[in-house]
Amino acid sequence: MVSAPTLEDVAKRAGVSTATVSRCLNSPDKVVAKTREKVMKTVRELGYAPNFSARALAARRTQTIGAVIPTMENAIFAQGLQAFQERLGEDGFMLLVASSSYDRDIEEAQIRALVARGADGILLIGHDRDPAVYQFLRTQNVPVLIAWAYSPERLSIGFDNRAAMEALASHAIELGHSRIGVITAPTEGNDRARGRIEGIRAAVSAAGMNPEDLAIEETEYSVLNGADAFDRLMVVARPSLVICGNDVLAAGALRRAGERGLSVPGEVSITGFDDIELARLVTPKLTTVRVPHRQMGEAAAEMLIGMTRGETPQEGRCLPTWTRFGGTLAAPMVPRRKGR
Amino acid sequence: MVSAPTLEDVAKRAGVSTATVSRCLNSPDKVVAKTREKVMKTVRELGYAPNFSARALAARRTQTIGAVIPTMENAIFAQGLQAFQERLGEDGFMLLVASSSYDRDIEEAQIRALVARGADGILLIGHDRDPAVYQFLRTQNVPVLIAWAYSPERLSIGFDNRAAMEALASHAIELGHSRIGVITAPTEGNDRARGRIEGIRAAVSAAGMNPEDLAIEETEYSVLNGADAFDRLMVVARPSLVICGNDVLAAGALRRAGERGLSVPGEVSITGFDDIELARLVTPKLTTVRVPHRQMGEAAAEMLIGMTRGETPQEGRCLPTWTRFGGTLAAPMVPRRKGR
DNA sequence: AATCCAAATGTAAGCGCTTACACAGCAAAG
DNA sequence: CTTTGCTGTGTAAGCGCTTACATTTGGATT
Repeated sequence: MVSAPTLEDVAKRAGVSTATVSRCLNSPDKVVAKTREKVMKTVRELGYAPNFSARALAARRTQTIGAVIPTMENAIFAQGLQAFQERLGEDGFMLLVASSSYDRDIEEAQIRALVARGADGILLIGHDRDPAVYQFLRTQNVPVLIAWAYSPERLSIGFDNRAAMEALASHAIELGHSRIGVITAPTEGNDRARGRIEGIRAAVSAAGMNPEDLAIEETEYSVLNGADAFDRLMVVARPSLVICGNDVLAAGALRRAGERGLSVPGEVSITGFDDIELARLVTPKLTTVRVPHRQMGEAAAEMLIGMTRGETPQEGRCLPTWTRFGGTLAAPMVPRRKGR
Repeated sequence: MVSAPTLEDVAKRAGVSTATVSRCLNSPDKVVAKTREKVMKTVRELGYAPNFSARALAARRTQTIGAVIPTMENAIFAQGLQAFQERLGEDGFMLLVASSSYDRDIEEAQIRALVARGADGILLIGHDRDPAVYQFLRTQNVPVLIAWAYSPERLSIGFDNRAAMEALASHAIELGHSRIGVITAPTEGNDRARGRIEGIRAAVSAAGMNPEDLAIEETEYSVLNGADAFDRLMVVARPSLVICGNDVLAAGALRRAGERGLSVPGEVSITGFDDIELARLVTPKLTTVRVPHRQMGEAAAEMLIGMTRGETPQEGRCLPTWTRFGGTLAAPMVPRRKGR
């Protein structure tokens, strides 16, 4: 195999210096049109493609953005990440993905690996992590953007989990629910999950009820876990409304309710969060919170690209969310009457 | 910001040459224990982390594997890709992901981009693509592995889409179905989708029926498209069985059947393929084909890692699949007096 | 025509690492 | 006490590119 042509090969053949060829490729406006055309022609003839490792070493830029997400298997991340990646591609960046499996130590290791590889920027999910990690990132001087959760305290793009959930919960309470159960993803190290619970608490308090009366079940992300948590909730609290921290847990709860012969929303209302495709496929459709994942992914890519160019870290962005009404939420049955 | 320590810094501080430090890091057995310990201690003290770009340039190895998948949004790829990535990480490789949106030209561009970046190996989905691409990859001498579809003709790991679908279809035919409709993903450039259809045809022929009688609707991957295709199918063919090329299309068909007041599996049976989480969440659960995604992802990673080490491209692997019975498939109703 | 000054191009010094090759040190063999 | 043959280390030449700085070029100005 003949090894790939190098910059020098192009330079020799075109009768210019390597610097000129490099300039043609990187800042064409610094080269006069005639020369540029001659060079580009040679580039084409030779089928020259720059060696990114060499370019990265010399320019101290890898044209690579890293992202550490909990897992690609979670549909919540897939859509946003896809949009993120597409947008990066438009500007010639590639995406290096790593996953943490929701484990802080693994996440930290992955972040370090990404930095070692010279990622020009890093996308992280949520704010909750060891301050030392932020410190490390700062001393390494690598741009970081937090996504999937907005917070005014740190450059981030996402939505207000707390407010979104509060809106949903308030609405449900107005319908008359007072015995409320909650199924949430593990809250430790997950500010998004915590924010959602805070939103519920706020809504409950605002309605003059006691947040301490909420029955809360914490369990890991999976349909089966959602179903089992639903069972436990029905035993300990018999809520008329089960608010779930995400659609997958809600789908599990909904399924288990059906298996137990409980009509939804007749005997028990169930709500989700995220509005993934699944939400519209279960019967009845889930009442959930719609989140602009694609928009977030794209905006995140744009911000990060800007940051790699040294643009001043602009303000973060808090994207709007909406409650999306399916058929799993209704007013609670009135005990003595034949509610409908 | 103090710039990161280099190999030379470590060498000076430890009183050895850069070559020795490099050897400590890359092939510790070539360095005597005493020296090695001294060096590693210094590495720790300085918090030294190698610069991957420089390493890649000098060693002509990036420790990076690239993958081009149609889209991360499709749950079918998410799980396998996650497993792939995890396994790569165990061996110090990172994953560069690109997506093609099911477009051949985009895919080709992404493959070239991955090669330009010096990916040590590349994972591709399915076999269907311009021979020139394979030619290019061969001349570039970069290891390639095809996944999600096994074929004896090219190094690949996956399953036998044709056989799996044939098994499912045969079973359905044995139940008594003879008016069969098919909803498939676009077959052009997608050997997996074509293989599945071939499987159905084979089963139909084997039962003494005419494959030409199959009503086939081709549509892009989405719930809504599945639903609409279902409508068209019911108008043109009124099948008693609708075989769908994947679970998402099946979920759409199932939902539309419900909306049209058609009982499943009473009036019409529906089957899927892939057995994604969704399959167990719709009501009734989907009868579908179970595929070992995680296992495939892991095995793919192992094969590719071996190939980057120059190991001879072993044989590919065809993983087993199983039909998974849900409640959407049953014997057809015995025709009543009147239809409509 | 002589002078000046941008703009265009060339020169060459790295970027941080790997690795072929040279060399030193030392035990066993002669 | 040499020689031989290892093994462990050091030397230094790249890997292919970018870019600061030097040099040339060619108009515009005088």
